[in-house]
Amino acid sequence: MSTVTITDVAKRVGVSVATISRHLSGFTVRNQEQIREAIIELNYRPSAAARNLKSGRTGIIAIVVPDITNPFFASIVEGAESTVGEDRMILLVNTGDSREREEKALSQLFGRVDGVIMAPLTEDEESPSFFSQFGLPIVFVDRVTKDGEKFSSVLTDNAKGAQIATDYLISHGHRKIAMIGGPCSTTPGKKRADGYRAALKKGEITFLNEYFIESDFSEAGGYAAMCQLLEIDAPPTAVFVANNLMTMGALHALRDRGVSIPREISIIGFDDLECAELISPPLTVIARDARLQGSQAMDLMIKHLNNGGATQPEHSMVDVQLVERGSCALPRKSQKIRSNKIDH
Amino acid sequence: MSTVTITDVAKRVGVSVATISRHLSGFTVRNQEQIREAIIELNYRPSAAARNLKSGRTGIIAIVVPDITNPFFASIVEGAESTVGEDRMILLVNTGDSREREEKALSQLFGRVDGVIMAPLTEDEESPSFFSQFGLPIVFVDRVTKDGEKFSSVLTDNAKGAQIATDYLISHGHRKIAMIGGPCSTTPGKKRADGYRAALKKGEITFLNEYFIESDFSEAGGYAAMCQLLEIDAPPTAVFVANNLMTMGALHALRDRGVSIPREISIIGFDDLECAELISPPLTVIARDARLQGSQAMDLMIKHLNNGGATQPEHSMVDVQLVERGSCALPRKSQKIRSNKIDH
DNA sequence: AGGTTATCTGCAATCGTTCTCAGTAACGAT
DNA sequence: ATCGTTACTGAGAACGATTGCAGATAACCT
Repeated sequence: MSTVTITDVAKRVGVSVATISRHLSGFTVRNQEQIREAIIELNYRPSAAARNLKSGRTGIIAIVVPDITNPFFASIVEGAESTVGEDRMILLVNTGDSREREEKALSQLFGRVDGVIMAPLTEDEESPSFFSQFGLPIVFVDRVTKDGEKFSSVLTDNAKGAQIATDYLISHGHRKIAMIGGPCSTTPGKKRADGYRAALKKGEITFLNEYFIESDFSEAGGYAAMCQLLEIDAPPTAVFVANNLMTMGALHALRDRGVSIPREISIIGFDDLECAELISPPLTVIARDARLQGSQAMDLMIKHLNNGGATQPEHSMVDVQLVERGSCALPRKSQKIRSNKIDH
Repeated sequence: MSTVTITDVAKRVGVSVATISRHLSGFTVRNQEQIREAIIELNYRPSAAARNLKSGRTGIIAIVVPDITNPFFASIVEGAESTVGEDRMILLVNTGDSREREEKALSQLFGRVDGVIMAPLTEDEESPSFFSQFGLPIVFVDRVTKDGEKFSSVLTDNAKGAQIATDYLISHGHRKIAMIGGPCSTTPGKKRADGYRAALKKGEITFLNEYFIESDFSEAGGYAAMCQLLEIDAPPTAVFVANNLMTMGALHALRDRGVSIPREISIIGFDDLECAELISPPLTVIARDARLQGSQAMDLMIKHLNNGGATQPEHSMVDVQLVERGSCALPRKSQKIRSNKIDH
């Protein structure tokens, strides 16, 4: 309860509050030493609230993510945290994949934070009006909203990643290549589907509706999608799964059904997993540096903030990379084709 | 820049600011409808800073964890997030296993948050003085400091979990049971070591120094520890690894050395892994509900806050559970013993 | 010595709320 | 008609810091 204010310190030293304030902001004042001592003795801490009110700045940057238990977003947060610096802190909002929560949280953010780093749930809608309306700085990370180009962003080259993944399967001789995708209302969902389609086209493989399942980036969704693919009459020989959680789900499904990887089906995932090397077979994936994305987003935000918000939107793109392990092989069917060159 | 204040609203409607303020806090006032309209038209949002200054409350609860990329802590955060309610938010601090960062962050927290939920880095020291000094409410989760009983806490029955794990190995016939532990300066590190020792004693197995490695809860640490164990003249036939990250490291080490699980060595981990079922063999672990721990911690905090801080410290204990999968088997040596009953 | 800087000082206004206090109007009871 | 009660009102003082302003002091130059 001992709420020591700047006035108490001033009284103790015998100077005005202004002097204490100036000392605190780095000016040289007369009784430096005594002030320092008094602050320590009284255990004085400046009131953040009062400072905020006066300065209009809070020293807090919000990070809004759909799901903090997703290692990818956890790494983004960690990267941002590592770059935030000493005089600012991070406010975390976990929207739990709920538009409603996202909206509500966002509206609470105004006045509490200096800026928002955000992976929006959907790009279908315009950016929440308060961003433009109140001039609350925002940096999009991993995903953007429809009018996203108006704000800074740090994205992955999703289309390229998906294309590399699909090309990789094609180069192994696969023709029946399915994709378990994310919601096409999100940036990564859409772009990865685009990349998959582009690769198919380049490989002169026709896109089949039943080989493309739009799921929801969740483990349960990946499980269900894989089950669905296995029930098709002519099941795919290879599957590109568009994120880590769905990949886990798909692997669980295959395991439960006793389908052998990569003998019966090849799998390539998007986003590396901590345990990708440990599972059997080790999982081949498209990887990218999530930590870097978070860090870059924070850099952009800080730059913007330190510039007094006068900067132009900047768009940064993080590269993707194929990590070959053991979950892709030649298709079973095409092996058959080689052994008896009769059937189609 | 349109910084609309309560005064603007008051002017617009033609009443005093007090009336607007009262309307905002739920009282019935005269021109309800006009006020509502004015607020929407002007797009007025109350200034959080001013409210904080006046009320002394911020509506923000801090969560301080060592490493957000550790799925266990991510789940704790998620659990807390899910319970925080609509009128409060979470401020995340990731200390990155650095005492210095922890200390610095903590000192910045005062005045910015109403309370702190925290997994401290070490229990060697007293709780940071400002907790008691300023009366900033705190709830410890997973770990406590030396004087932790003075504050509410949500812990796991670490000793019991470790004992179950070790018992389990003993019941499989293992006698050469090693442990890769966490820092004994932390609650979980110490308690799990205690449980291991207790189980050994009960099984009448003498504790060997070379079978107990005090590591650091990191993947790299687990890797190194496992390597060290493998180089012992009489290497253990089973290892209890005291957390998820170290387990990953240990598994990587075994994989790199080509040691087969569970044929050559049995492994049991503490804390479940999302991919525990997918790795080969599926990993047997001691599991607990991290989300629940976070949720309970938040409950305790909110209860405390809503009570005006008048509550007694409460201590809650979350149960552990053995999840049998496939990483433990009979020891190799003892199989040999059975086949030729000669040696030792 | 007198004038000019340079440096530091305290006063007081300010940020946007909340909250106490005194006051007013309406209404029913006496 | 007076009183008490209820239900609301506005003025103005906080909350704890920052900052423009004018004044004070010391240092320096001619």
